Amino acid sequence: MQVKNYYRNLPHKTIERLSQYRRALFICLDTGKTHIFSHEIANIQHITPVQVRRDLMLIEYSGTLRKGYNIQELIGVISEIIDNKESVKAVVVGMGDLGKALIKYVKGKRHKLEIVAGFDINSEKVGKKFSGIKCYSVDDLESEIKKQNIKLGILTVPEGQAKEMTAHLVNAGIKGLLNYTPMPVNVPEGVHLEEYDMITTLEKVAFYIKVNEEKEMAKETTETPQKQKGR
Amino acid sequence: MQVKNYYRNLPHKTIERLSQYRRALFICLDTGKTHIFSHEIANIQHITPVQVRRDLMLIEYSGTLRKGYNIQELIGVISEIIDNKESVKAVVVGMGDLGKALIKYVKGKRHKLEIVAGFDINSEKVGKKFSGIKCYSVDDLESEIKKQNIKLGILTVPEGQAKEMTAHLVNAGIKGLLNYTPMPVNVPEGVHLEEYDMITTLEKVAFYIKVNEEKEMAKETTETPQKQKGR
DNA sequence: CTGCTTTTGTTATTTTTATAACAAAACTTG
DNA sequence: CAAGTTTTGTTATAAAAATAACAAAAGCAG
Repeated sequence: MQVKNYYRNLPHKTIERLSQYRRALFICLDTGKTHIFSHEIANIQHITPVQVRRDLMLIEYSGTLRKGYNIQELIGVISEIIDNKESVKAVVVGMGDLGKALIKYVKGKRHKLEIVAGFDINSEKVGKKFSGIKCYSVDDLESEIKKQNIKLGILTVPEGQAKEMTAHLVNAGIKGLLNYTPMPVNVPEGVHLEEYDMITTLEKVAFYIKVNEEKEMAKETTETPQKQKGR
Repeated sequence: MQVKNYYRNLPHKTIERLSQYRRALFICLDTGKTHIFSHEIANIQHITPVQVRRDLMLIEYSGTLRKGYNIQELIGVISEIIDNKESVKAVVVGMGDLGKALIKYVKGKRHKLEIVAGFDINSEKVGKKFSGIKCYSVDDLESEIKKQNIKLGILTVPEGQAKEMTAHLVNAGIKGLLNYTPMPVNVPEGVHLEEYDMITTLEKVAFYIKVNEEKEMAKETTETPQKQKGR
């Protein structure tokens, strides 16, 4: 047993949480802590301690009974699992506000993941650098990706251009695509696609605001039961 | 039975998909279509037709057997469920690239959700307008939120300021918070929090690029079995 | 050193989510 | 008008994910 690459079968949700745990651990490390308990990680991430322990069980990392988990060690174990061996090169397609924001976000963070180029259709942006990342013309998209062996594309163009740019990225042999536009796109098998539309999350928050308010109102009605409830 | 606000009990995932369906429907409507089949919606969203029909069953919307679903009607039904009665007012805290990107995203989209103000610590930004949205000083955060009855906060500040700004938003009585910073924050009960860290998604894509590549390599090894495999 | 507390690691159970299966309706084709 | 096709709506089943339950270890209090 104990296959070398067992992590392939980790639950998708666990993969997401491992990334989040790692970031929480980096934050704790900066405060000078060396060890951390499952309930501390859980509190940071708004989940239960059991969830944390279960995830760590899955990646076969053990803490000590009285001190908890060694932060530095755990960061190492998580990194071993979720990071790529060779740093993955990524490009941002669409150097608008969102593209620029993402470049700043990723820059200087400690993962095996680097944004190596940006692309834009606007000739005023082409040739300029944004946070140290050079912006190319979208005409050079396919050639640059092939030349630099870029694996990951981040799509931050206006939604009208999403499908066309996706086609270029796929043609160039991209292996993963992160779509931030509100336009769903299609990729062939073998390319990992994550759609992340900001509007959905925003609408979700608005929905639960509504639900919470209604529940609150219902509770007040129950506390002062003047009228018969329909049940 | 048939409680008026049955939608409170819809699965969380269904809520997310309804928002996505609606956006897909708007896109189709623009192309002049009037009706749509479950498998068409499914293809756009990369899910199964059954999933779509099940969601629509839950919201008790029926299509016709030969024409599918009436797009305009379905948009109406979904909107009735996920939209708030009165338009929800939102603010963006942190007018950096991400904050500006979000304002542009939301602007002009047809939901009952409007960004009414931005806030920043930088005095050069204060007083200016971004995509028509005025930027205030963070000193006025609490007073403006109370004055305008703002329910939703969008956090796009640098991570170092995330906790402090969250405290201000909560103090001011915000009901929902969307956190785009990489720093997890805490809110009291009754406030709906969505953490959305872009780095997690990015790392997830990178992880599955790795996994896919390894699977691809394993497949090739199997197809040309020159060496004995362990197991 | 005995009992109490805390925390881990793991198995068992429940809940949530997705998929499969299929009857019924409504149209098409021959 | 009978047989075949397509698509919906719904129930049944399976898969994934989260939670609960609890033994064991390791320290602490007396």
